[in-house]
Amino acid sequence: MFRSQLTQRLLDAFTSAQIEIPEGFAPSVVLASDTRFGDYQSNTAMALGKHLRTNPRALAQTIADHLKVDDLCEKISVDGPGFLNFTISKPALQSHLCDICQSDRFGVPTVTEPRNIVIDFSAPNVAKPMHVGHIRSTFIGDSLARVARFLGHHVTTDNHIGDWGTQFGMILHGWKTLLDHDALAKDPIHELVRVYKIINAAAKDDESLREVCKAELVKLQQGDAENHAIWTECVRLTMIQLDKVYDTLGVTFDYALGESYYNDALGPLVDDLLAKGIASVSEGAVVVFSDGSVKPEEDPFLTRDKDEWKAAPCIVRKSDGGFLYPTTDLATIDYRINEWKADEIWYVVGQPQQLHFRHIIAVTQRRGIDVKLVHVAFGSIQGEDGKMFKTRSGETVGLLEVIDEAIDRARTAAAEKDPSLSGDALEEIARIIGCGAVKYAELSQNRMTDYKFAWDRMLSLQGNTAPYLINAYVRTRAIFRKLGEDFAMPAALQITEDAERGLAMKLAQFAEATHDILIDHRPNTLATYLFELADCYHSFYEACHVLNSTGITRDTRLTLCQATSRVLKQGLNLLGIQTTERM
RNA sequence: GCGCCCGUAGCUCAGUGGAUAGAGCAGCGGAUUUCUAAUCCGCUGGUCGUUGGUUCGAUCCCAACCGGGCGCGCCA
Repeated sequence: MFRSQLTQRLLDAFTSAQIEIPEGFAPSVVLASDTRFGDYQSNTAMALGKHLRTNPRALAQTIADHLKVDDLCEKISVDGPGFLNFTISKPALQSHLCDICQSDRFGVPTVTEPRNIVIDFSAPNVAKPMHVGHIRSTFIGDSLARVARFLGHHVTTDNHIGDWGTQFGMILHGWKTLLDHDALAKDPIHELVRVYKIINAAAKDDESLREVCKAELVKLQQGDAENHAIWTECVRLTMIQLDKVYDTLGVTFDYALGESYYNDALGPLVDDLLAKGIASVSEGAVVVFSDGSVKPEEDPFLTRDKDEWKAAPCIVRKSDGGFLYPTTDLATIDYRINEWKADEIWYVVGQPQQLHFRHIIAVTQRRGIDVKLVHVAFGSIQGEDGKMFKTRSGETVGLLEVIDEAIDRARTAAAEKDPSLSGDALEEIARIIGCGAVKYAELSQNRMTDYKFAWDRMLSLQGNTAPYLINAYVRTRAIFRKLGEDFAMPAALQITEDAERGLAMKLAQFAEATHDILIDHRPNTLATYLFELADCYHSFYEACHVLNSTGITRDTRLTLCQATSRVLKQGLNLLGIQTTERM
């Protein structure tokens, strides 16, 4: 990839010019902010000039004099206060274009140090429907897994299902008193949710009902045969429906080890925390307090109240002996390290749980465990009014409803545009475009942005959307259908038109776009790239006729189409979005 | 009260210590006998919440304030 190649040449130039690089200073090359100046630029001279107290412009010139980039650039220049600008040569672009068409890596290098990465995402609850809140975790997690794998990391995906919460007290009681078995057979989750909601609402101001539910929960936890059988059935029924949802979405997991999987590990874990002095007993509960090892304002176990610091402990065992969310998460870390040799664990979980993960990360550190834990947080889902999208009373927008609606709209649109489509072919197109539209609506946003739920925006088939990108792909395929023969890499290429060059340049940046995703765990950077690529392709498509051209021009344009086709398909695939040959 | 996240065009959102802050949608005006019109080109539209500070340079970093969202000992 040009960016890292140029960065390396920059380093070589420093050596050759005998420029001392200060500790912790890394020269960088970035895409040109204004393409009039070139394709890539380096602001290093200005930053370094500050460090070394020298004139940045003169420093830039010195670097430029020592740069050896003839094989990559047709021009380098020093501009303004010390910008170093690079213009990639056409032979270098043409050569990279061949790479994209011929290599199964699309010209994208793998990482130099592959890691064992566990990605924890989606995490729906048993007996509760997946709602829009699960969209981000599921899509972001799936995309990050695809990207990390493509870049050469060893990835294990694990769906940490909520199969052991306190909600089971209510579900068990509801099952025994309110369950409609016919309804359960028809739509299990719907029926389970129905009874859960009724009990939950009733328990709100009914102390004795809460006690009944709690008793059911305790029986379950103590291994009562009847309650355990009901619980097992709830989990089984839920998993069947979840599998259907994931199948439709094209999301897969290597494992789906729910919270219950770690039940036996929780007691010993708490004992260990106590034995090591990390946790202590407080008011009957086992909690982790601050150990004073970091500044109070950075300590997740402290919170300020007026002028004094108050404890914000992490509770790992309740005073009644029950375990909590943090306990399970800690036990899960042990398992992932022991069984999967995890170097890193990424949690794709909403921003509101930030404090929880700060606790988990701090406790893990204090246990002396060497693992990189990353909370890949995302903003909340809000209604059109900007308020939290709550699931309690009123209509919940389920994940399935969103997907079904999207598929319906896509089907209608596709049938209208191409009346010859029907049956399975139409269904397949509708599913790909409908799911793709919903996924892309999520993944094209910065994950930290609070998301305002809006059907129209999500399902719009125009603008910066999956259908637009898929359409660009379809156009590339249409050309090859019309060509009537398989694409064969021509012997020579010659880029001449601006639109050709612009497209080739954008194609070459696929490598950078993919690698950049993992810097901040943000798929939206790839979405932006793909949109720009589709844009370049459409401009090229308008400006440069492919099949009517001849000779080397035609060869070059066909190669551009082939490369675009491959990159769009692969790029969308990394977002979890499929492509279709027609639409 | 304390903490975290956010505040950018009418709406929905990108973006970065650097060169003139960008898209999509909406609005307006053009193109097109198609390699499929889910397309392209152009125009209109901004005090980057406010005020200070650091810097050669701040929308970006720091501080305070305003506004919105979320969280804060036995739910997950």
